[in-house]
Amino acid sequence: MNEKPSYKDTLNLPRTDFPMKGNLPRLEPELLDKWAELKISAKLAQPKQDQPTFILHDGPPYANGDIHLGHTLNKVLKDIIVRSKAMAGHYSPFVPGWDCHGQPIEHEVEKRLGRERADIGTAEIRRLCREYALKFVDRQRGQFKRLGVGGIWDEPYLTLDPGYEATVVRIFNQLYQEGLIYRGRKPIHWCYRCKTALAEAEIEYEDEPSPSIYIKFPLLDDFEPLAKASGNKSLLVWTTTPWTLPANVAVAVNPNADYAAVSDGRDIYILADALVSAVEKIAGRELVKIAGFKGESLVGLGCKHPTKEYRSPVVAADFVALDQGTGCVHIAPGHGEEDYLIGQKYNLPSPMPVDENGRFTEEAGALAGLHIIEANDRIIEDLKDRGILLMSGSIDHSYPHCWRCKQPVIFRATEQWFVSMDAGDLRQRALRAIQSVKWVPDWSIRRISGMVSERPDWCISRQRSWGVPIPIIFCGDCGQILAGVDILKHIEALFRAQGADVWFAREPVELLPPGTVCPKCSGADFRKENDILDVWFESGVSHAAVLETRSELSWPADLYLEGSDQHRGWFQSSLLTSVGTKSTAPYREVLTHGFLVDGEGRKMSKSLGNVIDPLKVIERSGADILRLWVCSADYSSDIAISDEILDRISEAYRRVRNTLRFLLGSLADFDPARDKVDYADMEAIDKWVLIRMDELIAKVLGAYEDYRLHIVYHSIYNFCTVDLSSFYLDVSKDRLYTSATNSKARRSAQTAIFELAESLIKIVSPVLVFTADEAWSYLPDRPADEPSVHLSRMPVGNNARIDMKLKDEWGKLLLIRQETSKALEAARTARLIGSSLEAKIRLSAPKEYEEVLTVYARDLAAVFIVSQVELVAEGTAVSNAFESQAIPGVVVEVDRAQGHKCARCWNWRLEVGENSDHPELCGRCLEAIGA
RNA sequence: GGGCCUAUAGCUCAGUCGGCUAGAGCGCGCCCCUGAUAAGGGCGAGGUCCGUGGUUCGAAUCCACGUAGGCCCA
Repeated sequence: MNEKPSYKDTLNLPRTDFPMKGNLPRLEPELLDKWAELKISAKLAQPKQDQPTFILHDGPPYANGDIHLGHTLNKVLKDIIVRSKAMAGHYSPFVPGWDCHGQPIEHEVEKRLGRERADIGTAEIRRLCREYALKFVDRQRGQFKRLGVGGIWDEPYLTLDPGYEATVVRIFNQLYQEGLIYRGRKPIHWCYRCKTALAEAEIEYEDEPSPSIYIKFPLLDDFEPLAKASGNKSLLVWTTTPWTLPANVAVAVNPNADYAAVSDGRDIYILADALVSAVEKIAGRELVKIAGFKGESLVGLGCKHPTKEYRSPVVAADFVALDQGTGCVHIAPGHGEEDYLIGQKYNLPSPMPVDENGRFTEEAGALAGLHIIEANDRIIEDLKDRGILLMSGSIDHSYPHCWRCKQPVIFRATEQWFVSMDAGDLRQRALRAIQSVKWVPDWSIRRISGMVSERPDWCISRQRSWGVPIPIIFCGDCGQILAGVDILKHIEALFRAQGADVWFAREPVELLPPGTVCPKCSGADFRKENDILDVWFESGVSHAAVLETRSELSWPADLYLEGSDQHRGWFQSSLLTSVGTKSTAPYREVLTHGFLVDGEGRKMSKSLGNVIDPLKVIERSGADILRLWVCSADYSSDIAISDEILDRISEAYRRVRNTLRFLLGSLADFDPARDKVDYADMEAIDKWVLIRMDELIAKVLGAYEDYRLHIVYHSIYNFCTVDLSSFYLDVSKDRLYTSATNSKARRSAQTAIFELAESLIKIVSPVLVFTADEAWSYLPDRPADEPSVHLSRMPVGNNARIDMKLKDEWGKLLLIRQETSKALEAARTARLIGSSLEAKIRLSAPKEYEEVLTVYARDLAAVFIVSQVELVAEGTAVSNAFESQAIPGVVVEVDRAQGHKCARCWNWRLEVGENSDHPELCGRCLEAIGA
């Protein structure tokens, strides 16, 4: 047994109840309860006088499923920014929202109903959809709150709220009166069995045999490269849907591809050069190339329609592929998405000779009444008879099928509603509005501008039930549209009072102001539009439905913040509805973040099996770990996450936590009111660390301001590791532990540490919301009005104390310290010393360093954490010394320290042994224990 | 196939106007300490700056073409 008297009890070792291990999964829910009790969100939602506002308008996630990492990334970024603004003095209320309508929910509800669907009316379907949406709103709300995201969660905005639905009608009305909304035709997926339109998600792709036919489209014009050639000249067109030929209006070629004219000895065919040999094989005859040219040169020529007296022009289309077929594509704008776009571009007619049952109409002439699938053979026979069929066969390819009846679906143009991009000059106005917005990162403006300048008219109608109806009433007699200002205002008021359900519950006449008659034919028999609005239209009016109506908020928003996919989605739909009604953008600034990828840079998908579930991470490690991860990455491009990355983040978290723990532990007996030392009286190294802290504060606050959050992370983390843990705190331990409790030297260190702790906790609190507030509660001397760090303000850097001379001196001391560390390490390897306190250093340095070393001669041993330092003149011969590579002229000789080890402070001192009562103590320790 | 974007150490990031031997922290290896202890400290090894070509006295940086990956569209 060791009976030696212990001096350990006379030391001031760190003491704190702030645990080393976070145990976040248990702690975080407790803090959430505490915040609820303190009503933190309510307090933050209470504006103070003259506070500048900062409105980050939340893009509504879809109310379906549990939150995933994408939600986590987005909402945590928003939360960090909102919190940093609040702590910088802004009034920054955050009103979260949800997108509640739409096909995915309706589809899900219908799937669950199965066969019962047919027996249930629209009202009931809508009731079930609402129930479903609200359930997931609630679920996701709980998950977002668990992530530590602050906001007015008790009163979120929902696109299914009557007030919101009324605003949708209001904006529709405004756009309608401006002449921006029109009715037109557009092909959509259509199931002729179920007689219904289908959304992309309702389509299943399966292999299906189709005819594969090659048809001659005879040239009607002279074509210069073939001027001398004799024989019938045609474009060779390939198609797998003969039944669409009656609707043909053009032939498309790829303008950039090479085309060839080939002869089979009698006729001349024009097709893509790259496909000649493939066609040769299929046709089983030799094709001799007689001319070559770019696809571009064909554009503008006319071809004869296969069956009608119609001149089908050759048009250019980049989408024409050269991997199969002929490179000449027959265009029927009523039967294909791409065909439709080409039709728009070239202003082509759009015949639609197929009815909702999949049968040809009178428009198809002799084919009228025939089903399109049955008609295929007839058409092929007819082409053969006309001598324009080169060959026909069959091909298996992936073809869309209806999810409900499993039968093939077709593209069929139907009446739809559109927002015109050009009628009211909307496109140009939007492009101008884009210019006045700040887009972050800067390439974002190129993306949105490119998309707005290229996009087709916005199709805003959907053939569904779960959404806001298109508020249009038709005259049942003459078909006149009744959409006057008063009528739409009346409908808006009805929606505001009763919700959009009223549309489905009432007869058309009951939706109109009393006494309304058709302005054209005075009829009083009405019919209502069955379509609903695109959900993008709904969420796109949130600036009007939320920013303009909520008392906490204001229009326009200071910031929209979403993933880069929203350049096509919400950024754009919001812009168009805002510019259409107000001629300006609904946001001052738009920030986009990248998408999640795994450690290899691949997207997260169930099939790749690389999906990480944020809820599991929270359960295992805590929300603060996820939040730190969000903060650590540069979100302007894709953001990687993997187990390794999360491990690194957890380690970084532990480092920050432990640094805070040491700071708090060092303040166990510190009462700032009583013990604080004036800055002017502080030890030089304490002044220095506060200067570093001021610099860190400036850097971090600037990074928050510029939304450069990864800079926040790296700066704070490096400060904890480099400045504090490995240097300042390591050096300060001696003073904190061994100096007399109330000595100036010790109180000086504590004064610095108190400020370090307070500032660090504050600047990290927008990120580590839980950990920071936990640490906050351990700080001594908290003012009563700041029971939570989240109600406090950011620290202000003190420029007055930035002393360049002191900074420069300590910069030099640190450089020298690196060299003494190397020398000590060499001595350690040579088994001369173990702990650095066992060493004495003899040091020489060039003039520019020697001056500083002389000024701080008294502090050098502490700074280098050795027992003795002797400065010697440069050039003094020392034996067996370390010569610095980094700073030529710096020479360090390491020896065993002189004297004996003090049992209390562990420094080696000559005087140890001189005091008979305490033969194991040094002079400083004798004084410290009052002996 | 088109538009926009990304690529620097095993990981996360710096790298200004083109200019020293491309940096930091983590991780890794070795060592020390045992008074921050499921902690703390030191030293060290890690780079085809995605590739190829070009401009230039000089390129991680500028240009072109590729490759890989991401978002959106087709």
